[in-house]
Parts: sequence; structure tokens; C-alpha cells
Amino acid sequence: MPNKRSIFREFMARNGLKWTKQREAILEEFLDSKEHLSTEALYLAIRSKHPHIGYATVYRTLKLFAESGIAEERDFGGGQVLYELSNRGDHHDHLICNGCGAIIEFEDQSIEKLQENVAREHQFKITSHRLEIFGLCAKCSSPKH
Amino acid sequence: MPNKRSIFREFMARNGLKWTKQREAILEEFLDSKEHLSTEALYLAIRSKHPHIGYATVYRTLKLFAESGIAEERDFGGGQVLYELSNRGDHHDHLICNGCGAIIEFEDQSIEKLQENVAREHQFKITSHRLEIFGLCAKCSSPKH
DNA sequence: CACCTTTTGAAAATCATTTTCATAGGGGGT
DNA sequence: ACCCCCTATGAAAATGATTTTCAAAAGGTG
Ligand SMILES: [Mn+2]
Ligand SMILES: [Mn+2]
Ligand SMILES: [Zn+2]
Ligand SMILES: [Zn+2]
Repeated sequence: MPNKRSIFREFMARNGLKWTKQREAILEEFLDSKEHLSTEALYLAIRSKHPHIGYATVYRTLKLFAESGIAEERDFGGGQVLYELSNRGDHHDHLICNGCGAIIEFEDQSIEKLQENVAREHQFKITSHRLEIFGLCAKCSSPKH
Repeated sequence: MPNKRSIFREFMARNGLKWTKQREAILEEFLDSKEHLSTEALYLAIRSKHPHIGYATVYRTLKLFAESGIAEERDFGGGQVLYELSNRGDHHDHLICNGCGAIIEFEDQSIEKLQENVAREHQFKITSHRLEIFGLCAKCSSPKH
């Protein structure tokens, strides 16, 4: 079970890319992070420990994470792209609260199957998909504040 | 069965907004259009008949179409927002070809139901959702050519 | 260490979309 | 039709996330 650190380092080596302090710092901060975060959020988190790291480098490095497969890019329409760690190969979709911004993950094999049926009916070859449900989470839709 | 023209005009009146040549021209061109089109595409289409209409006005008017309910905004991640007429009042989702850009619409009540179940399990109140399946259409995935 | 390539940070550039602002145009009331 | 008060318009400038440029600063391989 290769961990994300080694997957990423192998990706770098395989592509003739270099292992730098910046990339290491960004990787560590990203691995520590929870949930879905924007480049800006990660940049700000890193800045406290590494004030010298530039914004562009964070952008570039997150793209590398996505290319290497250890991270996934998400665009929930909030104006900024979000990144999350790719968890053990499993695909999942999202419930997104318009009230507090909470993002709830879910997996539903029945839905996935039906999507494949739809694609098959159209002789369409799926490479990826996204299902996003917007609304209000339990907290935000409860009457008592 | 109020048509889109009257729905939009009523929306305008109700909100104290004015009926202008520009809005009429943009509406007519939009009603004539097929499928999912960008502001730019609509602007270019209109420009031949109405060279005086500005880009900003097209942006503003498409937003009004969406607000009034006669159009829907879609962001398939292509860098530009697309608009389509809200047809048949029914919700639908999309298959998007990465090869030729074709957009295929589909409706699947079973998937919708399962989405509601997922939301219910999380005590989540749905206001909207989107399901987009990316890949290759029949034409683009066929071996010949 | 040398050398060649990739990286980096800061600033400038992109690009879709939005906003500004001065002028023009609806439209209800008279 | 005339006023008057908004709202709308177009051109240009502004925005804001992301990307690119470029000269200087490392990787890393032998
Ligand atoms: Mn997720
Ligand atoms: Mn559609
Ligand atoms: Zn919430
Ligand atoms: Zn195609």
C-alpha cells in the first residue's frame, strides 16, 4: 500500500521533476488538511510556517498533485477550484450546503450503475462524472437556528 | 400555456424593468437558438443583425432570462457559462463529449429518486442538483475515423 | 564540482464576467 | 404629447481566479 508521499515522489521521478523544499512543505500541509480546500486556503495555511513560498508555486504544486493522482480537483461553482486527497481509489459525490458551505460526501453504487446504463443507451464511453446536490444541510434547515 | 416571451415580459413588468429593443432582439435570437450556448456565441449571432448591441447587454440580458425562469445557466467547466432554454419544465442532466463537444441530454427518474434518498439519509434539503457525465460520444469513440 | 534542466517568486498577463459612468431611452402620470 | 424619474445601454475599465513570463536559484546526475 504505497502512501501518497511515495506515490507523488515516484510520479516526480518518473517525469524528471525535482523534489524541492517548497513541494515538500506544500505536500505535508496538504496531507494534514481535511476536506476540500482552495489554493488560497492552502497558501494561507502554509504561509505561517513558510512565508517565503509563493502563490504561484502553490497553484503549480496542487496541479501536480492532481496529475499524480494523489489529489482531485473539484469545481463546485464557488469561484475557486477546490482540492481534496484522493481516498483509496473510491469515487464519491457531494451534497453541498448553500447555508454554511458544508460539503457532505456520499457513495451510492445504485446511482453509479444507473449512470452506466444511461451511458450505454447512448453508446457513450464514460471517463468521469460528477453529481452534486445543492441545498441545506440538517443544521441549516432546522427551524431552531 | 404562457410562452417564454410572455413569461419574460411579465417578469420584467413585475420587477419594474423596461422593455427595450435590445432585450427584444436578444430574446428573439435566444429563442431561435438551439442547445447550449455561451454569451459570446449569442453575442456573435446577434451582432450580424444588430451591430450596435453591446457585449455587456447580452451578459446582463441572459442573466435576466435565467432569473425569470425562461433559461438555465450551466457550467460544464469549459471556461464559459452556457445558457439553454428551460424546456418542457422538466429537469434533465447531461452527457458531455470531450471529443467533439456534443452535449446529450437525458432524464432518469430512478436516478432522481435515489438522489432524494441520499439527501433524506443526510437530512439534507435539496434545492438543485447537477449530474454530468464526461467521456466520448458514439461518434467519437467509434474506431473508424 | 560542473552542467544542464527544472523551479521559484514576483510581477505581468489572461480571460470570462462584472462594474462604472455618462448618456439615452422607457413609461406612468399629467 | 410633455415631464420626470428611473432604468438601460455601450464602451471602457475593473475584477478576480488562474496562468504565464522571466531572471535568478536550486535539484540531481555523473
Ligand atoms: Mn469529496
Ligand atoms: Mn440541457
Ligand atoms: Zn449547512
Ligand atoms: Zn463526440
